[in-house]
Amino acid sequence: MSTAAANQTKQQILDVAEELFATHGFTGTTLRAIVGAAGVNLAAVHYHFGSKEELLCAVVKRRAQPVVARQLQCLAELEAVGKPVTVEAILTAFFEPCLQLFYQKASRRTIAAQFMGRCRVEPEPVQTIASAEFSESQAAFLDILQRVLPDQTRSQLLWKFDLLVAVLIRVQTEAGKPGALLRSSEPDDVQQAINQLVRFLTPGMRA
Amino acid sequence: MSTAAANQTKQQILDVAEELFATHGFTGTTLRAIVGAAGVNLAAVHYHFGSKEELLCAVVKRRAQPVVARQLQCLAELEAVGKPVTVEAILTAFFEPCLQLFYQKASRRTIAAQFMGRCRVEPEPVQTIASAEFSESQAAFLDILQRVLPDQTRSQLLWKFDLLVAVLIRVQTEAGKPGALLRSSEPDDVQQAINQLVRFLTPGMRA
DNA sequence: GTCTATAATTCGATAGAC
DNA sequence: GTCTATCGAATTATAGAC
Repeated sequence: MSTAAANQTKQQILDVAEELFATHGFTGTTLRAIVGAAGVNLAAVHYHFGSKEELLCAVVKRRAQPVVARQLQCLAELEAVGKPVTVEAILTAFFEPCLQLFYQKASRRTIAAQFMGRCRVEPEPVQTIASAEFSESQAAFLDILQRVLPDQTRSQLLWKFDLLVAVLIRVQTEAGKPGALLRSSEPDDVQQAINQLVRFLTPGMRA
Repeated sequence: MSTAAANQTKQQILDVAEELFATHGFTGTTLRAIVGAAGVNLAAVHYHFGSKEELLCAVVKRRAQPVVARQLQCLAELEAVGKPVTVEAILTAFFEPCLQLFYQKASRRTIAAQFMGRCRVEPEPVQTIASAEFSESQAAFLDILQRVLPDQTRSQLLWKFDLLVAVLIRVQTEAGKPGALLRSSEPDDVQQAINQLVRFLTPGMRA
């Protein structure tokens, strides 16, 4: 069937795969570990997704696409209001969708953050699959940064934006761990972490 | 024998393992790929190192120990001169040994940087093995930061230092790639990259 | 110390019954 | 769609000759 039970199997696989990929990486996670924890059959993975790599693609897209959509929406709203755009507002538009993860159940937000961070530090082929999902967002942020900071060269903005990505990745992968900046996924805690990140990074972006 | 030929075999294994671990990660690298590229026998790895994980330990220690030693030496020199210690000087003492990698042949510096960055974003058991090597350095930098920035709380300095680590990791793993901050391993280029990092991060550390 | 050969598992993927 | 059974290849590690 293409309904209830099948969708539940698919969802179970996606959820468990996300958690194990986040914890052990792509090559460190076996399909047998996934189906064992998900309580489904090994053959179900190949039936629903085709291969281990295509399963990874599905997990990546499920998380990345809503995040990128919200980033672009935030940028659009920023330009719509007419007031001059600040560096703080750009940085907030960059971090907030990645750390708030609105569409997730609260219990999965930390795992989702850890997975998205891990995606971007994994060796090939994960790196390329994830980068493709974020290329549109990256181009949009570089564009608006160039407009707000016209005195800086393109290559300067390139490596500065890359350091924003570096910080984001670290906050995501360390999320939930003791001593981390992002200890819980409660909206208030997330908002406070974002404020601290923006205050930490804004002066350097302007310098 | 315990001399020339054996040491060359050991060295070859360490060099190739470092490069493949850096590129494909720990679980993504097979001993067969290492011995194939190194031109040595599979059994030689187990003879010289005991296991795949112990080989990893050897590669990590070989790179980390001189770096940490030089970081601690830089900090000691900083305190010895008597003049008040600046945030800029602390950050330079943190980045410079990690990016300069003096003791390496120029041709290996980029690979060494990529490996050290990868160590700190890999899943277990790599993460723990690498963290242990840097714990002494981390404690020393947190101490001096606390003394120079006495108005900031311990937990504030903890996550701020963690963001320095985040930036370092990114610069290391992206080293040599087009558009990266650290494109070559020439001492002058490295020094310029360090200066830019310090200027980018110092205001946020003080804020 | 270096080698061949192989043990003992484990992996991703598939065929075919139901 | 879900299952069992299995293929073929790859993995780390070791035993033992030289």
